[in-house]
Amino acid sequence: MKGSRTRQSILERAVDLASLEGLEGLTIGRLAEELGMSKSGLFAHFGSKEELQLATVEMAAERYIREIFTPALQQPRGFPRLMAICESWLSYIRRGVFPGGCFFAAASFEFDSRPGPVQDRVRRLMDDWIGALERAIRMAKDEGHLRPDVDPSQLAFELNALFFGANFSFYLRNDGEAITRAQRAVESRLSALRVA
Amino acid sequence: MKGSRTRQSILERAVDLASLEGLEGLTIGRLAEELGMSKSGLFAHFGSKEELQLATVEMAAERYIREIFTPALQQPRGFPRLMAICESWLSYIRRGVFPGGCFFAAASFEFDSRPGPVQDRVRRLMDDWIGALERAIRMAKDEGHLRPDVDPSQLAFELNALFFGANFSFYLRNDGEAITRAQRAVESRLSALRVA
DNA sequence: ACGATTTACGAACGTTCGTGCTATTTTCTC
DNA sequence: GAGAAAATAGCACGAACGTTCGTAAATCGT
Repeated sequence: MKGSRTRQSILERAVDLASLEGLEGLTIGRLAEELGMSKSGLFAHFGSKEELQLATVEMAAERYIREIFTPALQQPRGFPRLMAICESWLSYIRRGVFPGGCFFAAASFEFDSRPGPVQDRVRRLMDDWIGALERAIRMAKDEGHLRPDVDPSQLAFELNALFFGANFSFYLRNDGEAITRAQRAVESRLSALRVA
Repeated sequence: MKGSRTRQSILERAVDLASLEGLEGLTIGRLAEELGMSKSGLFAHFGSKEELQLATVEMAAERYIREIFTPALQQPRGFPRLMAICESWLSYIRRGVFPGGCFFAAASFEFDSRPGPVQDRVRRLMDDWIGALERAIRMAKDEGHLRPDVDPSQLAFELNALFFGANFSFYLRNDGEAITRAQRAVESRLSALRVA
């Protein structure tokens, strides 16, 4: 089917546009224009703006996983994999995987007070992400790489906060050192909890 | 003048609305309706939507300073004041000073890819905020409360990241423990750098 | 209390939004 | 290559957007 190919390329562009303008600022007319197709032709692929937003979130999640998790899973479980996730995350910001900064950081703040299916989906994905981070931490504990008194939820919270903080300083404040700073913080935090 | 009183109450409401819907989602018609006044009457106070946004940001900054800095300045400079700022920040989230979560966290992520006067103003205010945090840290160093090898920019980055992380977990993920977690992280980080 | 000035309103503008329809073109199937 | 099915375009809609303008009403200084 050609339709699904078109759909893919629409969503590819939609993800980039939404990372710049927000999921609510993502507009069907603007998107159609950028792709050189008609509003109604594009619209027919989704049936509603909300469906377009949901599909865009899904596509962004794929990219997120591909860029951050897939490479990190090459590393052996435990400390190396946990560290690889952190490095993937920061390099994902540095590389500008989404042109407007982390799609999910932006979506989280945009939709934290907008109940509905999109919020539900974003929340669910963020829960999954934090959950994955916790799991990686727990594995590192199980392997004996991290001290047994490490609280996975607590550490996952702190690491995620550093990532979002790096995104903020890098994109809004144009602070080129932000990523270095985050890296330093992650390393010192993790090495303090590490078992020699 | 009555106009300035009206203007104030418009902006008071605008801040709340913008914290829920975003500065771009803040709409003149909606705002006018909520205040029981006409679109054109409201519009006349600002002359353009951008001016309304800028005035809203200014009003939010006043509230931010009033809720976070003013109380903390009661504390003696050094470690106590630094700690008070951190506690103010977290209580400011818990108390729901802005109904949709921290206005500036939201505005930062919304405008990090939207060049223009609003972005400039938000960036400037965030620079001021981080700067004030750095200054409080530097004071604590000068007072001999923090170890002399503490890097103020680095620590300010980390503290701010924890605040934003708390906002994220609290508002999007409905994680009631988020603030406790952030508090724990702040305390353990600061006490590690403290001079006994 | 009156005249000057500020403040607010109502109606309308041109655009853009999301969303339906109906055709027409393109693609797939046999 | 003909016929079925899918994909796209064209057009129109009602609503909401930011903005303008002329006018009425409220408020002000004296």
